[in-house]
Amino acid sequence: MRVPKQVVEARRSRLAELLRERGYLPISELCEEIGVSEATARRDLSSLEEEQRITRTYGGALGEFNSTFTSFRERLREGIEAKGAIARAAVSLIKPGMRLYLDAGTTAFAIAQELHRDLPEKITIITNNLALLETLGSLPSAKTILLGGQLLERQSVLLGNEAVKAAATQEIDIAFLSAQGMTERGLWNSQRDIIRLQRAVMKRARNSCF
Amino acid sequence: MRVPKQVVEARRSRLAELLRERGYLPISELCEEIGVSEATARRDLSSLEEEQRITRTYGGALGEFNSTFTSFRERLREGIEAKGAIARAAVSLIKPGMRLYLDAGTTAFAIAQELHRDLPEKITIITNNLALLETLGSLPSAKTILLGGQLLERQSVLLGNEAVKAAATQEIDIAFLSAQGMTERGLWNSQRDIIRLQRAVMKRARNSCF
DNA sequence: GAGGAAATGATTGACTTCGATCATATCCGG
DNA sequence: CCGGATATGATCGAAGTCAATCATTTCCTC
Repeated sequence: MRVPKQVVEARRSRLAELLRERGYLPISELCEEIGVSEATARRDLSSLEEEQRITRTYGGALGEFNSTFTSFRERLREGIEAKGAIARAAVSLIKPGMRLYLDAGTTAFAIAQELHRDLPEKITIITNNLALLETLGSLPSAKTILLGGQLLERQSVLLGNEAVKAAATQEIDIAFLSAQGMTERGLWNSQRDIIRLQRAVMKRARNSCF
Repeated sequence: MRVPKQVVEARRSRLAELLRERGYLPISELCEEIGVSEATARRDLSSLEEEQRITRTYGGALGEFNSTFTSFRERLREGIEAKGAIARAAVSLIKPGMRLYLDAGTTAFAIAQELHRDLPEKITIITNNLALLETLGSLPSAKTILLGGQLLERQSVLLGNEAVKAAATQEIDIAFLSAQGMTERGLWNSQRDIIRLQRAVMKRARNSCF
């Protein structure tokens, strides 16, 4: 019952897509969906996991829908304590009605989480960081504005001319920027774009914190 | 060893937050993380699931990080066939190097998926639809630009003045707009914003399709 | 077209998860 | 402060998952 290579690849792609769409699926549903035995479904999942296209769990698998954010999350978990302290200090500066800017560093993420914990009071948050949306989107008393821009592959960050232009039209009370964010692997040209955006933000901000 | 009600609630909230942060966790890690027996962890998960704050899986649980998109995904799955046909027709109009705009409807999602399947050739995609990013972000030969704007609560769509302004500066070869998108529950004011944005997009687009 | 390589499904046994039940300890309302 | 309510952990059997192995069928390369 061997089957052409092309068929195998097609089936695995379909599997990956199914998982991207539905987030999570148990193995029983997977093999029913693609019409193979459990053994083959398992083999497909192993293969896809090796290619980093999905994440396996006990009893099923997760689509790569969060893998865009996963590396970010993993970096985030390092040094939570220090970041948490900074975040608490930052949040204490915020007064009701303020408009604040958060950039793409992990510290910004910590601030967002701190906001989520503390009672947020009618504030407006401006950011170019897609990873923050999950957290900020569930804040009822906050208005979230996203800058436009080009999506950086595998980074969930927006940059480029559009971002700079969008920043130039915003009123910002206080901006939280990270001094060395994203340098570990960031290409040089994207690095330059970060600096351009930060300059634009600072021009519009009454206060800037690093 | 009964424990105060407040402690139980705090523990469960912490659990939910852990899951939001990490996406997925197996039960063994969960009960280690919060320091309870497996039985209690299970009970907590059941409770949280009943309150719709998490999703259970065999062997663990998923945070609600994807629930923002879930309702969208579920709507999407209805009528896939019709949408798929439209999407295929739309994709056939696309030529290499084109700049196209996708708006916030489910049809746009179908087009994005079709693009993901077909070989996409050096195109630029402009959108205000966050739900598309998961799909488009993994396209290697496409450049994705996101309009800025205010995040609509629980909609993963960007609207408002910023979006209109950002649209006005874009070059667009072909725009795919949905005629009646988001009317089922959409508030009237947000509806007006959609029309404003669509007008701005059409002004910049050489061709528009509904 | 022939032979090796590869994919599939079935089976096996070890391991894990799950829900139910039970005894116990602790809380909370009266 | 007392008694019922409730949260907890332990245990147990049923069910599910998993990796490994094996025979079989089909592909694909030479």
